Amino acid sequence: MNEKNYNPSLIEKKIQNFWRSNKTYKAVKSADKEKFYCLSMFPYPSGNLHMGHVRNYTIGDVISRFKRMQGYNVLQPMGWDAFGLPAENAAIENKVSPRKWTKENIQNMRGQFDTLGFSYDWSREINTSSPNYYRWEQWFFIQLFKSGLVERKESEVNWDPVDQTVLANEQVIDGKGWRSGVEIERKKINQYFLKITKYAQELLNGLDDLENWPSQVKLMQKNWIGKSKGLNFSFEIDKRDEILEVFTTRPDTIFGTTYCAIASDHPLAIDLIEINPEVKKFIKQNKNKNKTEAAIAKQEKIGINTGLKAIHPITKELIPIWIANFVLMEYGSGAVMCVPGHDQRDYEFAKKYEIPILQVIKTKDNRTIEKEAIEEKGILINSSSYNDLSSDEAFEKIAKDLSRTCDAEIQTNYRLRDWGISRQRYWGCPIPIVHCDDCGHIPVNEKDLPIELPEIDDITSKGLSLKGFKEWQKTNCPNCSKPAKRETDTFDTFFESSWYSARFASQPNNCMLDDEADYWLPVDHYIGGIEHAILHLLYARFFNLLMRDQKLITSTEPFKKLLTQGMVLADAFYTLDKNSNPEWVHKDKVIKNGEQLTLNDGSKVMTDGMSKMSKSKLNGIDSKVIIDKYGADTVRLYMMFTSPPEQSLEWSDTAIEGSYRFLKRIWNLISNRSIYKGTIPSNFSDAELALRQKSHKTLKKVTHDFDERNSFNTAIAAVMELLNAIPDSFKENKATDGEKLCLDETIQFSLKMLSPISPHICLYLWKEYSGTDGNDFEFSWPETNEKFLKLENFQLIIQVNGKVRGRENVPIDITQEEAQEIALQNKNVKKILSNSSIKKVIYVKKKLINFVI
RNA sequence: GGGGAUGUGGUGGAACUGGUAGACACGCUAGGCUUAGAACCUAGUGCCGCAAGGCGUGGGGGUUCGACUCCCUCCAUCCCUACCA
Repeated sequence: MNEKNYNPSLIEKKIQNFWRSNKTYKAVKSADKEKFYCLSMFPYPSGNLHMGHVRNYTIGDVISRFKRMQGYNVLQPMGWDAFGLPAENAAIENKVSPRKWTKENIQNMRGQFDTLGFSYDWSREINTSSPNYYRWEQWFFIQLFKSGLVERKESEVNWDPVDQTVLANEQVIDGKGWRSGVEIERKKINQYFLKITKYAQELLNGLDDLENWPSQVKLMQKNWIGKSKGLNFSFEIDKRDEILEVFTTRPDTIFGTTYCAIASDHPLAIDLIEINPEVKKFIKQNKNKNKTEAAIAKQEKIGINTGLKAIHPITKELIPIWIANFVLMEYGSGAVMCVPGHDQRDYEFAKKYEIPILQVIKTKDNRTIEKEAIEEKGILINSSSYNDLSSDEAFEKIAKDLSRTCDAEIQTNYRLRDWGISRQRYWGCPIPIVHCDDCGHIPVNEKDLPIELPEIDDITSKGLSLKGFKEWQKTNCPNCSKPAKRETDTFDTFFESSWYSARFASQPNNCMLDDEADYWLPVDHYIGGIEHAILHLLYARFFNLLMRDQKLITSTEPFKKLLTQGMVLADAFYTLDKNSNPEWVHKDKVIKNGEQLTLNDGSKVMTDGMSKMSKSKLNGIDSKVIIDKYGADTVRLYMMFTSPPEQSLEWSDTAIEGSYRFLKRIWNLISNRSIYKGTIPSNFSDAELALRQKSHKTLKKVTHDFDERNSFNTAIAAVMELLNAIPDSFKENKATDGEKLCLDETIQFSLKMLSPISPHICLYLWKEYSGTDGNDFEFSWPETNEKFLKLENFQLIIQVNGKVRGRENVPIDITQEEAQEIALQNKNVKKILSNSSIKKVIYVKKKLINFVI
């Protein structure tokens, strides 16, 4: 069965069949092995695995395989985040049902997974769009509902008046619907919210225990939760009964308040619509503006003076109340006190509308507020009796004083808002609520679960929603049995991905999770894109706490160790359609005429630059073509070799040949040899010893790189270096026993070390080379022998004023005096030092000596 | 705008704790093999310079005997910004 030339497609198929028939990767609870649960974020089944997927899943597979070799009982499952918007878009474009489209994509992608040789336990496969999965999500929602963790309230959505549908933020381009091209409207509708803010403090505290999470991810989550201490108080309004409630983190600057700003949908603003035509115009103009945080931050800050005056709680001065487009009703109380002297956004607004700017804080460097606001804390000035207090002292004193006069209260605030989980979509998990005229909003009876999605019958060019399924909506109230209507919203798809990691660890028939979950959980190593650093990872952590509090699991955090891989970026191109909306085009359709990019019909193509591979931007590089050409082992090797996992990677396939060449070299070295069965010599020559040292040193480094650093590129480089270091004579037939033994050790180590990365070729060669069935190969890792790691000499670097002027090979245990003597003998060093006196000598053991002159 | 990251030869990257910058590859150049090509093998390859030597890790400044690494500042690129997943 020995093939002469390296033929990846042939050997990969053979090895994959071997795995399949042996059920090598089925995960079973075990008492005598330590468990290791390795999970890569499951994909949205968009149709094809692109190189971003390949990178993500290869990292997870390398870690799984390495841990399995180290003797752990490894669980590595895979599944499909199958609900979501792209299926609906495909449905509208191609008149195909989302279910069918998703199913076909899954089949296609599962095939691609198999070609890549990932060691998944497919018996645990999850498809989130299957009722078997989402019925437990519905069940869990009902438990949360009964625990008071669900709230129903009004909230705004993007409404497309032409397509009569709610649009996602990414479907709104420059304030217009992506298909209709008309201005979208902001519409308030009732939606469900999960009270994640109740867990804000615990989610924040939990970050401290996540030792093996990247610190930047923890920092991002911390900033997102955004705990702050501030003062909540109210302004009285001149000539009106109402009060204006505000929250500020800087009560020390209260004497600098020269205006207040409210949201355009603040009750006070709405009151003025009838009275003040200017206000009415302003509110109307701003009503349908994009309300994403980024859009608000970028738009020009504009406002209008309402004519109303707030009464400053201390000075009793009258200060104007403005309506401003940067204040949102959905955050806090929808009103803020503005201190232009000490807040840059307020400063710019004040300059624009010629509102007075006061300085009430003095800094050490005595800056003025002539050019910009002073945002840091300092000493109070122009603040009557509070002058000369520090910001912190003034905070306490002002809070205390205001608590007597205007209900001020020191408050801890979180930036984190409750999680809106309602989506006005078809392709999602139905929210199990029934609306009854008499009883209100009642959760479905548990025995009636799952509430299945109806089959789609008519696909129109508009958005899809359960609102169209009139028959499906008809039901009876779970409470009073009278005719009632089903909720037509579905869950945010983050709902599904918030608990799939627990479901993988458990395979019950009639409940959400069983005892096996606590055996595998928490996930020991979680791998996924950095783009999920906040939302998905925060929601999953939140869900873990909810499941703990519902006594379904015992752990507090779902993911012990996290690796956030950088994105695989590729050029994205687009043209403009008749509505001047961007329409993405695939790179293969773009023709380059010098600097000009066009399609073959001559229409102009623009570039969006490097951006993450995605279905919507059509810039995903399909993995299939490359696997067909080089085989899975080469593709896996290349993806791991070309850059460290955390870094983003601009796709280019020009260097993949090198990885292919390397595997061919290994093939040529090993495929015509067999394991060394001779005697073990008692002495080794210097060259033999050098190779043994290199082998053991490499093994140590690679083990460390895999285990501690997840630095696969350097591990591969080390193995390449090791193989380059084999003297040619060792490979010849006439080689001595010692040489053959050393070569054998190098080969065995190398196959083991590369096996997690390129598993097919390594296992195949091992079976041939060892003459065994290979069953044990993937379950053991070689050990380093410290004897071969000891060094006898090292290269002493000789510096003069920090510049390298010479090198000498010296014994490892040399003293500083001896080192200095040798260094001073060095010709070049001698020459440089000849006319100067040495002021200082710095000696770093086993490294260098530096003469300062 | 805010939050988070990244920036090193022609290219991907290495340098793990402040101590030899450019490991390992790609590409390129020359040579070998070959009828020719592919594949493969050998040697060279940061920049300037004939050389001695100098310069060099996005730009500018600083700390240090010594800085890719620490500090300040500016620039560029990428991700997230609550309904893409």
